[in-house]
Amino acid sequence: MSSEEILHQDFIRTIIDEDLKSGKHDKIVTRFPPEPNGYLHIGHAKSICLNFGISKEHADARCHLRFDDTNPSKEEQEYVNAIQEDVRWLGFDWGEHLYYASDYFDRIYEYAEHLIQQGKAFVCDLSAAEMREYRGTLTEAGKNSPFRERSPEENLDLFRRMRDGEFADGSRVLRAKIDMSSGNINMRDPVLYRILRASHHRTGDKWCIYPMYDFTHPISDAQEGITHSLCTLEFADHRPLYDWTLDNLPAPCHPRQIEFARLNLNYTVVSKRKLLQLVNDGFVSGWNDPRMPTISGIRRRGYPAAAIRSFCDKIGIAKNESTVDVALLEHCVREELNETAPRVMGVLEPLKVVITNFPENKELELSAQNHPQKPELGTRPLHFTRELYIEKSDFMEEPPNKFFRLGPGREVRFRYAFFITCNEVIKDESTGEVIELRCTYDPETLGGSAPDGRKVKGTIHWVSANHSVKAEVRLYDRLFTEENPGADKEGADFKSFVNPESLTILTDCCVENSLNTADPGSQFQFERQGYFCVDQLDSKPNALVFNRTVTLRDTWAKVQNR
RNA sequence: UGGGGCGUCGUCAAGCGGUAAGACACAAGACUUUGACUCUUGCAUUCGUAGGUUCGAAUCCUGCCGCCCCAGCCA
Repeated sequence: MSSEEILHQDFIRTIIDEDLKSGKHDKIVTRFPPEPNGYLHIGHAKSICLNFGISKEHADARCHLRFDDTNPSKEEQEYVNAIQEDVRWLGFDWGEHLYYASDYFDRIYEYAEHLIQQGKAFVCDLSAAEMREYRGTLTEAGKNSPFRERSPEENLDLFRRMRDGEFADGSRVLRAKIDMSSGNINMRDPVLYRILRASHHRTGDKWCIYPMYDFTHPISDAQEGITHSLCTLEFADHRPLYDWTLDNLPAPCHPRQIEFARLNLNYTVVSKRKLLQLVNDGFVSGWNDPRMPTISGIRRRGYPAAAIRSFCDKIGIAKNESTVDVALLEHCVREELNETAPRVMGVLEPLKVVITNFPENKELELSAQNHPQKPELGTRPLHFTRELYIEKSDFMEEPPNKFFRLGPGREVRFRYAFFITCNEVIKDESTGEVIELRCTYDPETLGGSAPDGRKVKGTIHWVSANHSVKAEVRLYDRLFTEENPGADKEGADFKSFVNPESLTILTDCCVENSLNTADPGSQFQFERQGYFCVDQLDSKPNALVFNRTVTLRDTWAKVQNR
């Protein structure tokens, strides 16, 4: 939590501070402008934290949420709703400032006519293919369109008829008249309006022409009084057009566009197109599959919003192309959950233990702390009985050096209970698998320490056979086996790098009784194992489903792997 | 061969002419009724590279090298 208070300075905030200091602006206005054609992902979170974050750092500032809905053929109301939910969940609030680029369609249209009247835009009849030819290449200048010199009167007439639906889709466009020989292809008479007969989710069938992003965005920003228009690096080439547009229109103000590097994460893909493929091809269960880097997936996985904010703060804002290590994201998640998640015991792969010197019908109530570092979070009762379950991996018949857990003849501590000694190992006769341990407990060690001062190196978790409930636990691992799955190396498709072990479902788990009534979405630390949350969609009392959010750090596993 | 952007530790990232912050990762150790947490320590004589300017350069200048983006009537 204190990590969120440490605000990292970056080049954008420096510019903003200077603009405030010089008096260029006395109030900062930013905006987050998603296109409602997909779900938000961790990359968007970076932009959200930047834009909304800046607005929170200045008393008078605000940040608008604006849907960039200029292409009705790709956009849907479903996404509009999901995006709002995600931004809110991340902890941000746009107040009254919810806008749609489509709110400005009338104004944008007027501005287009203004450009035509100034002789700075023309209607072009070239087909898409012809226009591509005329555009030239990266190294060769383009050629002027044969329609470039139409009179303002003719252009105005044609443009109005475009609006009125007289022409077929794609038959004509409105173009800015800038410079076909520019080294910047965006300045080679870019298209401003296209004819597109598609129903818009907001404006319905009012329009059959729609403005392009490059024309819409600067106008929308200016309309809202945005001071700093922050976007990703690939839009740097569009800045001259952004500026040209506002310079040639009677716009109320001229926001400054500043570009920063988008977020890349190793072992994951962060591209709407690729995420959509994973969903459509059934590699995941949906946009909110807990393995997805979408905000909704992450939320369902159990990542706290505060951890995402902390992560965005830690990665910083710069112009370097960068790929952040997912380990940093996981660190932020553990850091947050360590503070907030109550501790509980759950056995993922149960091995039966019978305490031979403990009476059959006896139940001993013990007390366990909900958070060892936070006594104020209280305690909960635990029941010790003759039959218990421990983790299969906490027993080894032939323990290697430094293995602190249970083995034949060994004594360990059962957390919050007693010292237990393993006396007998029972195996399945046909498979040889260990199926039960016969142990004794030392009643003198109640609470976990021995009056005679003897020490025990290992402490393991356990659950009472008749004070636990069965649960399904979904173990998640990284979705890709390759560090950079999107790299297309040797022509391999990124989908061929999907980790076949990214999901392991365990159906035979036993968790403390108290979890039966836990709220969907609530988060716990299963001691010694990791952080888990109650699945929002699939979990029901007596049919519990937990998602493993992230494991605990495991130095023992590291030692073993050496 | 056009235009734009970028090169500081394994990964992010400060630094803005005065002698390389911090975080993650990694390593070693302490503590521990979670092999968790926490704590301590270590981890760039060097900033893509070659020159130049300067008492002094990651910071200024020049050349070179490398990487990313742009030829949608997508955003």
